[in-house]
Amino acid sequence: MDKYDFNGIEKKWQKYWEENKTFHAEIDKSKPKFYALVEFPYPSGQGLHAGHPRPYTAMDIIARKRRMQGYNVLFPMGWDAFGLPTENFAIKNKIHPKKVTEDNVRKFTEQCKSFGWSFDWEREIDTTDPNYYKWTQWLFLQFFKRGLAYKKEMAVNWCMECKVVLANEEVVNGTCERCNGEVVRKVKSQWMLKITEFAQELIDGLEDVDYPDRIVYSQINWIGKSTGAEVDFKTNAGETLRVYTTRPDTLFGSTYMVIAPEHSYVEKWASQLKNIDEIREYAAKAARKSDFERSEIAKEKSGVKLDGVSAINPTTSKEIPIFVSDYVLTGYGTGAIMAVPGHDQRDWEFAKKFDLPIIEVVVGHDAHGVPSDITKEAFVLDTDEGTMVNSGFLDGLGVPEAKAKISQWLAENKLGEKKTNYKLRDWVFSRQRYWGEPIPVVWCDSCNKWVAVPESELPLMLPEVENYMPTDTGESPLSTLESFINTTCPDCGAPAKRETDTMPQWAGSSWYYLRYADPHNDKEFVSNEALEYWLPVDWYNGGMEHTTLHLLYSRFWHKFLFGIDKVNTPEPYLKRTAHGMILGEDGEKMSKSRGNTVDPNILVADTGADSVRLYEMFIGDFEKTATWNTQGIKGCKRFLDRVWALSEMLKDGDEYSEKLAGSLHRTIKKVGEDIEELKFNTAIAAMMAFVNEVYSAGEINRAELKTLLVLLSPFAPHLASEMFEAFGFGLVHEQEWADFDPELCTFDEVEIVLQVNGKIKDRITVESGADKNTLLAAAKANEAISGAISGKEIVKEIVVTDKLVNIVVK
RNA sequence: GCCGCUGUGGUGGAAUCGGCAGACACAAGGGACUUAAAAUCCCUCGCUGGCAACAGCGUAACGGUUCAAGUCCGUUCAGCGGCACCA
Repeated sequence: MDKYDFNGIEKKWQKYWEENKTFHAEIDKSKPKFYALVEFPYPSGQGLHAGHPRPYTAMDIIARKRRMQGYNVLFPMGWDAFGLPTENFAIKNKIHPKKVTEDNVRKFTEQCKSFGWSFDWEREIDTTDPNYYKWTQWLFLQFFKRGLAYKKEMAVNWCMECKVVLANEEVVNGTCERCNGEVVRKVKSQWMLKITEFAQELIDGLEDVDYPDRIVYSQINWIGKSTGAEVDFKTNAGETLRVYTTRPDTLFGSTYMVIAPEHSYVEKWASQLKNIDEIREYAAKAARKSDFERSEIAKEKSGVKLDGVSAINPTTSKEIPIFVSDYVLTGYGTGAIMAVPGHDQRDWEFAKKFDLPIIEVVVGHDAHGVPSDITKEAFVLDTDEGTMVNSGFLDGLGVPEAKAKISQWLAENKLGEKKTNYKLRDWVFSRQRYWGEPIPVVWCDSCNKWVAVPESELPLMLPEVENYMPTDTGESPLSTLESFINTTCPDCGAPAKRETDTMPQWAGSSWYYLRYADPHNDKEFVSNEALEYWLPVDWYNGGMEHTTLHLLYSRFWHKFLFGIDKVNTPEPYLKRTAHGMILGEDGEKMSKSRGNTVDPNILVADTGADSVRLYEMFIGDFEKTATWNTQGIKGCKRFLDRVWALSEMLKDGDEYSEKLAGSLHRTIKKVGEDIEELKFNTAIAAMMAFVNEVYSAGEINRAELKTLLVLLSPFAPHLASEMFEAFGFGLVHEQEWADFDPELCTFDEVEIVLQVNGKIKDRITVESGADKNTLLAAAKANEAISGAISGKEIVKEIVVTDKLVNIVVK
């Protein structure tokens, strides 16, 4: 059999597409638009790895199909090029990060083009390009001007290895997400973005978009909304101590209180505390620990009782002790809790250890019907079913009623109020590194405040420096560059100093989908016209690892921009899907150190881009993790060779032949539907099955081949384009997507399973759509059936049209 | 610990609403072609027994619902991902 010259064909068509700008999109109001987006890559020195082609090919298939369905498709690509690896590589090899980025981008571009993805290269963007980061800076200033970017002294996560501040989201098990280096706590002044202001909107918006449940859950969990109340407890030190609780109904059961070791009252009360030294020592110990260590040793509760200050439970008027303990966090709620050991497992453990009273105030049973027993463990409600006891005026009420009544009582007595809390923290937005967008603000001593760099002076260029090594003091490399730092105040003209921190890598990727709509605009970050036509993104596919952070951050920016009328939709992405990771052949995550990485470009050189594209889609369920197997590509290559060789059995014909029409219509239906559901693997299987059928038939006509090539073209565009042209059908990307007739998808004859008592006895072939009586009669006429039921009593007869007959006998 | 997901041949994986388990591939075995090999084409391919027709078993384990369960329900086990003292 003739094999096709994939090398020549692929180069030919890539050149054609590039020269003709085939996939370049312009606003065209006569056509419906479709904006397909993939996560733009970080151009690392290693080039593309086996994981990249999976999502890109998937969206390419969808984009190509949409074009054939008459949509004006925007399918852009760019580079998320700021970031630590480039900077570290630059330091190690003494090459400027700009040069490193340029080299890497060149390599990535070339590799992307060799896969034949139908990106609009006219819209390529690069987050490190001043023409791009000008607008990232401009966007930061919009936050700043509205008080949503602010500077704050805070304990931050400091990576000892990278010498950089990390967002909470970037700390994994107490180590740096990127380098696995140790992370410690350090107090620094940091730029923050007020994402918390949008917490509720970020939850509500999820109802208007089409995201898979697992992504919705992860967003909601990350935001972590809870409702409850804040309650004031009087203390004998004078101050009232305010706590946050989700269970105000259990107030009668609160037998002690706990404040975080960092709580400001510790020092406020210092003179009244007889054991202040012991408390300070405990607090110092807690502060030294990273969050990770703190939770590591937290299996055993620890704490110190305040000797000299106590509180009064407002419901029982009983005096209760106050403790410091690191199981109470300073950053959540008020940094103080009322402990209800009967109904909170952490409080219960603490009470056991310090021998504190445990009072039962709710009785009920758990989801399995086991009655509550607070001598064994705290009774925490997993349903709303519980009855109040030992709770004065709440006795006998159900929990929801008790919550309402106590809230009212607290309000009437001015002891507290309802309160909603979120786990979400504001976003730490500064990094003490070189390779990022400079934050465009200056500190003016005479104004005594941070002043925005005027928008007319943007971009604030990242200066060329000799040495971009991070400093051990935790200051940015820019901090040593006098010519950069020293400036004048835009407000008053007095000498002022520039901010030397840069933005995190998330900044550029938080709005890139907007820039793609209008990438060369030097007046605005995006024009209204482009926004109105292209936005929102219709379908955004990316990795599961970006479904909390990147997705949340970019939704936050978008909601902010919507609020100030800079974008026209409340959500940026209508539909989001996530692909599974590709593991190495050993079933482990691909990594250089394991030596199990796969270079897709070598495979492209060996078997052609179309084969690799096909294999990446055939490997398994797109949304699940898949294990790489280089052997598997062979099957896909073989299939394409078989398609190529169909020319040897080609016959004339303008209409589908009787022999193949049915299965071709079914294949059209299956491939079309499967693409929409991301079931690329079964779509390919369907095309393989059709080709196998053609081989059995020994012939295919021109009309049939043409349709097959249309179906195959999004998957293997080079081969399909070449054959399409060779047989005089024209340009496949200008073809309309194939239609099917639902009536022709059905079979004339179907095989019916004959069962007795659910056991298969025989199979018969009957006309499709035969009615139940006919089927039953045919079944009873069957020898195997009549033999099995003779002399027995028929209890039940089940007939499923086109499927089976089951006769139940006794 | 909590939340989410997954468990099917030697392997990757298929299987709308519960209705023939194993589509489509890889690997393996056999045959044709060839001086030979590769490639290609054709056949076999869940397990057990049988020359065979065929019979029995089989979707992590156990139990349940049903005429019928990979699919629904319960319990358990294993693996993966996320969160992890959030009051």
